[in-house]
Amino acid sequence: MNVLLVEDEPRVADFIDRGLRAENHGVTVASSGSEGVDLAKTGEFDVIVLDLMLPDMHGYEVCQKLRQEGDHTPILMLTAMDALEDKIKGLKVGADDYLTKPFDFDELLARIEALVRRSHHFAPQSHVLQVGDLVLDRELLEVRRGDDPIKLTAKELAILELLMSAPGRVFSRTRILNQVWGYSEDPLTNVVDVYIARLRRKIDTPGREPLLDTVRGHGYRLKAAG
Amino acid sequence: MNVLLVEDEPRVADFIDRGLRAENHGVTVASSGSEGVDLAKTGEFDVIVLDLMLPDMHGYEVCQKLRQEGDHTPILMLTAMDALEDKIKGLKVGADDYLTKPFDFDELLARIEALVRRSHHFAPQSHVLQVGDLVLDRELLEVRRGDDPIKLTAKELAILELLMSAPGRVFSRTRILNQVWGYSEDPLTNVVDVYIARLRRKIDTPGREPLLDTVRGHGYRLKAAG
DNA sequence: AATTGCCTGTCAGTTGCTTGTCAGGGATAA
DNA sequence: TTATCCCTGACAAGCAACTGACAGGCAATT
Repeated sequence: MNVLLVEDEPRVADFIDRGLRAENHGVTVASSGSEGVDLAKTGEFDVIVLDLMLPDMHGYEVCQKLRQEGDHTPILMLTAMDALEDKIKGLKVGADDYLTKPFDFDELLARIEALVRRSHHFAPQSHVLQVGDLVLDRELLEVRRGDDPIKLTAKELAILELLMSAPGRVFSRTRILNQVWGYSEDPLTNVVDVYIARLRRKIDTPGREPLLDTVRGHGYRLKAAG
Repeated sequence: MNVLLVEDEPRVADFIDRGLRAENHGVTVASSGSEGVDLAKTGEFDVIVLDLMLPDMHGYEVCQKLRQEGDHTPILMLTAMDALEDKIKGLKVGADDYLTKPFDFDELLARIEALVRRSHHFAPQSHVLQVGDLVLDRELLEVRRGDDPIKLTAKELAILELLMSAPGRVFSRTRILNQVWGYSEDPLTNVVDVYIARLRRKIDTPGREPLLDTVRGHGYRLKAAG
């Protein structure tokens, strides 16, 4: 995931930057409002984390400007104050969520991911996912590779659904544990590895082109088309 | 079932989203009225859950717009106030039901399902259902597999009718209890299992291709054609 | 009233699958 | 080489589903 962080305080920026990178997210930092607006225009971000107190302009303005220009990238506001009016005003000018400093990094992460997940829902979501000749029908709870039906257990299906939701993207073990098992911290287990192996045995049967890819040191992904 | 959720408050949206997905419903979220109208036009939703307080326009307008355009998808309104006038006005502009915040998720689910069930009754419905060589005549209350007539009890028939109403779709025990027994919550019984077994004994007699399928962890379904 | 037959729902024993842990061996990067 | 990181076969515990047996209830019949 690609995050634009608009924050002028180096300490805070650095803290968030590191944390997000550790989760395999791409981060770009802008240290002023105008820089933030310019970068946002490139349209390559999945989410914008926006501090309200900026040197050149107020966060509200950044927010407003982007929305006026038709940019619907989800925005998470960071406010140092916890005055209700700020939050309300922020939401009015087009922010999607807010977080009050000081905040817990895990909460920031959770909100960011929730925002992105939600924004992806905007695209009316087909109940059929497809990667190469691998097809997952969420409604019928059915998986096929080419014409061959594949029987998966509940956990296997959940993992595959997660991977297929963003083909080509790398999912860390932590992330998978998070989404499929609901664990918020790493319980020092290798279940994910085990389940990936089981999925491989069912999906990447010998003779087929392997789809389930290991990215050493980072996690797993499904090969994107091509 | 496919639900369009028009709700701008992220927390509420997320709450409902998760809950419905847990019930295997497809959910698409719109966070503004205009977005909701656009998505509704795709016509792929069974029901619309509509918050009244939206950033760009009032829920009434959304409702009115859709009805004027001839869209009859059932609409469930969510209102933060419990003023009677709001409800009345909502129903006047074409909503089918309302629910006052804060609400119980189970109640929301029940209403949604009730709405959909009702709207499906309007769709002209054949009195003969067929899956493979299995035929159910609702008028004559007769069931045949190929040329062999099958005698079913009332409950067996009700379950079979439910399953045949959407071949290939998975019905959870809870859903079956709901539709056939009218239970609104799980009374910790295994009647459904028992009746499925009885149905199997009558329908999937040895030598025939089994039609009644168990999806472990989810429920039961009739094999779709093919 | 009593009898009979069927429908219905509960229960408990069994079976088979799913799940998560672990340890040993392979693969890969430095 | 060495240190990680990853893969995978084996296994035990726990569950979910299946099914035969049974008891109560209802309705038709005697």
